[in-house]
Amino acid sequence: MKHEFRMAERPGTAKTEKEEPEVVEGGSKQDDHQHDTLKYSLLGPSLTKAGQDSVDQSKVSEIIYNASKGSKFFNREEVKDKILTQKIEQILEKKRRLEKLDLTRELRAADQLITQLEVSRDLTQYIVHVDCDAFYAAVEQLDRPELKDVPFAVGGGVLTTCNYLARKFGCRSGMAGFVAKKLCPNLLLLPLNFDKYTSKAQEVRQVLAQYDPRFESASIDEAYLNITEYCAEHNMTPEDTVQQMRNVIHEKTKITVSAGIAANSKLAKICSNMNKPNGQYVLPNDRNAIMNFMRDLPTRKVNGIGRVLERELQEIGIKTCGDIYPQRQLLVRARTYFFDCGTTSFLS
DNA sequence: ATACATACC
DNA sequence: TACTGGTATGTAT
Repeated sequence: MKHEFRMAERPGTAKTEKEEPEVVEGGSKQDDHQHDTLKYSLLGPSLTKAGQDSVDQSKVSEIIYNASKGSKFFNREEVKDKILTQKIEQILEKKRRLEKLDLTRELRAADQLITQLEVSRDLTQYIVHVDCDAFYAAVEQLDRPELKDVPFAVGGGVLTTCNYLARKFGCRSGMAGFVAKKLCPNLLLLPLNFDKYTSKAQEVRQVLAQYDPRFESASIDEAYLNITEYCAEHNMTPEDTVQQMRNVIHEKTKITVSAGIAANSKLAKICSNMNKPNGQYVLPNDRNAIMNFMRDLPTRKVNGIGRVLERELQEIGIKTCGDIYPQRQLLVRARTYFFDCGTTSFLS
């Protein structure tokens, strides 16, 4: 299970209170909360990526915190975290204010929006999101097979990616090289060879084109395909089609890829992460199945929801996508600050 | 119109 | 010692 690390579950409150018994205005608890949110933030943007399931994230965050304390980067993160904490206080205040009002109109508006979405729901297409596994690392390993058993990463000051052995130590893309070395002292750091990755990506794309000539590359190692036609023409299920495609990619390029299959690209993107590495996941084109899937899905898994939005949502009681529904009357007109539509415009 | 923040790889 | 660099998007002023 991912997301095992929870800020509130971290011990340490008592300790800080002992060290700072003189703190006024009840600050020490809040300071601890700040440390916790900061440490969580320091885990980085790729926290929910594959390969971290068995890693104790609170230990990792402790090491990252101590390794980077005092650095320019750290100080910037600390400031950002404080600003976000203030922003959240405003959000909570607005929420409390709005909850005292009659929000029948907003509830109806939200339900109307949902109805519109239901009407436009299209379950006729099979969309695939393909994602190469630890792409740069995999390409490097083709040239140096002996790397199979050593934890290594690709990148200079910052890891662009690392193999799954390194991930077991808590290493991740986006992490500073020296921090990664603290987590995994034997980590081997390789320089980037962009040309190699580009030409290998071309090989993968040649296979993809066989299944959907109009596929779209989302990055060097990611693509979206619509395999509806292919499945119909070959009388194959989406699952078999993608399994076959992944086999062919492996045969021709020696690269393993993961895939998600669903009714639209946003869902497919979420699904490609479910069985990483070298796996695939089918979300049936069935309303019930999709609803059940989304209900318990942590918001952070949705593309576009990162560290900041995840925390803002969590603080107003939304951890999973299913948590949104009971608060839809509050969220319906939300823009950045979820409740940042003045009371006046609400009542007019 | 411009600057800044967030997010993605 | 030391925390990418490029693009896209949305928000704030």
